[in-house]
Amino acid sequence: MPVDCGDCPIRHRAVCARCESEELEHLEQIKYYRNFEAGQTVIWSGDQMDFVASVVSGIATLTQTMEDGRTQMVGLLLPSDFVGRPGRERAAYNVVATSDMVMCCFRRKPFEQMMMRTPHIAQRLLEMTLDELDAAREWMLVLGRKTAREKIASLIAIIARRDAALNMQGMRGPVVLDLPLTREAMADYLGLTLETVSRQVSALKRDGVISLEGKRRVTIPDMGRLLEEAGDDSDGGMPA
Amino acid sequence: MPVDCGDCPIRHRAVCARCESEELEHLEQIKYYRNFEAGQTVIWSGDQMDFVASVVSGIATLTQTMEDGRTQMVGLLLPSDFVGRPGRERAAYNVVATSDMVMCCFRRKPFEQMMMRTPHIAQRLLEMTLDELDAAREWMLVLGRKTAREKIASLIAIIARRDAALNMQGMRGPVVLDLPLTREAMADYLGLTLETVSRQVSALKRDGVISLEGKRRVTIPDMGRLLEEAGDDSDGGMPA
DNA sequence: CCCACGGATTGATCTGAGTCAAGGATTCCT
DNA sequence: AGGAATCCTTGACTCAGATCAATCCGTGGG
Repeated sequence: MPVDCGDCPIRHRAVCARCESEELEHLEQIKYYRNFEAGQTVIWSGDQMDFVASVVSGIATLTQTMEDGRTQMVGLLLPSDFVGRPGRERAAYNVVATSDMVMCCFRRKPFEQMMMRTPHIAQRLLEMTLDELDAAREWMLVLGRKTAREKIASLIAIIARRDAALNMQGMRGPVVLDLPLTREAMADYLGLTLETVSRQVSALKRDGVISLEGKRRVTIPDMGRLLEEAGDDSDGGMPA
Repeated sequence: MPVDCGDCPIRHRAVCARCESEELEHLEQIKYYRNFEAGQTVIWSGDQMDFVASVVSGIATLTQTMEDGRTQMVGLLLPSDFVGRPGRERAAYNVVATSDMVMCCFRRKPFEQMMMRTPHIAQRLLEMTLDELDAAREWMLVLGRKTAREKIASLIAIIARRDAALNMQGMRGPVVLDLPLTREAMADYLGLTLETVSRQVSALKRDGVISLEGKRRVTIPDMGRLLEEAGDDSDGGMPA
């Protein structure tokens, strides 16, 4: 648990990324940390929510549920991602910690006031929201038009990409990563059943697109191949 | 085609909603109108895009396409909606006019500069983007977890809701509306085929959930019933 | 050590939506 | 009026993914 924003691991990616030292000091005064264990619910859709927060470490999911229990994940919250909406009283989604997690919280009212005064925060939040909107739209293509196999390949590719971004390692050669989600969570992400997820993961393994070590650790021998399977075909690497 | 922002039909809902007269004057100087005919493409994904814009009148769609032709709508642009992203060089989606349409465009660079200086614009854009993100997430539930029948009912409900919002009419009693989309566009919206859309529209009609006058005009005798069919069950109206 | 439990796999079967194909209804053009 | 787009509807058949069900595997507890 960091205490000083200067030492914060998400300092340069979170809502506060653009803040200057003076502004940071102000934020320090209204922030507080909260810890969650894997599996714990942060908040239920519809509940009063008088804070907003950044994920400092760990992973959480944003899900929507129908009365009959069908659930769809609508967001995957990774370190530096923002939770909550300024000006909104009640949570719009269920937020559940998927791993042990630390959040940096701000009481909503003071945060809103501060946002009015410091354009740096609003600017950064706009940028982050636009990125999330792009991600949501990519996801809509996956949900609406891709086959089960393509969906699984897409998910693995997305995780590989953000791992690469985080670790600053390019995607030359084989990539190794850990799935941060259970088969069931993957199913909720992709609009499938867990059985189908399991089958398609097995199929990709059988076909040599990925290999598995345990249930969670995935090795991708050829990223280009994976992207093909995802139907992404952004062609990944240039020749030569 | 309005010329004076003061007379603009979307004055109080678009990005410029919060601007004061002085700021509006500045916007007036960099704005220009463009007209599109139904069916015309505004921009292709990947193309250079050196403007951003507001839809003044008419309707456009935002779509993503895979190489093999599968397409998914990722946004439906109605009057006052914003097109383009500050700081982005190239279009991320195809934008196609579905009806005759008028756009109020701003060259991107001057707009970006102005955004830096006038928080009112950035604030409003943030708010609009957050709304779009919410809409995208609701849509994800529709795409990932609803049946074809529920998808159609959901789409009709969404259109009914925004019509109600626009015309300031509540949703008491029967609601009449025009579908702004062809069956094919509805299919692209919902991740279905046009045949399935046609069948399910017929089924909802057969079952008395809606009635049709021509192909496009829909009457909803009982909104509660429609919401049930959509699986939304936000229960719509209170008793008494 | 044995058992229980949660997550994962795999098989058998069913079904909702896709595919392929044949028309019908409007509207526009000549 | 005739022809031909464009859009829509409907039917017959197929198949990808859901459902139902049995089993496996790793881990933690008594």
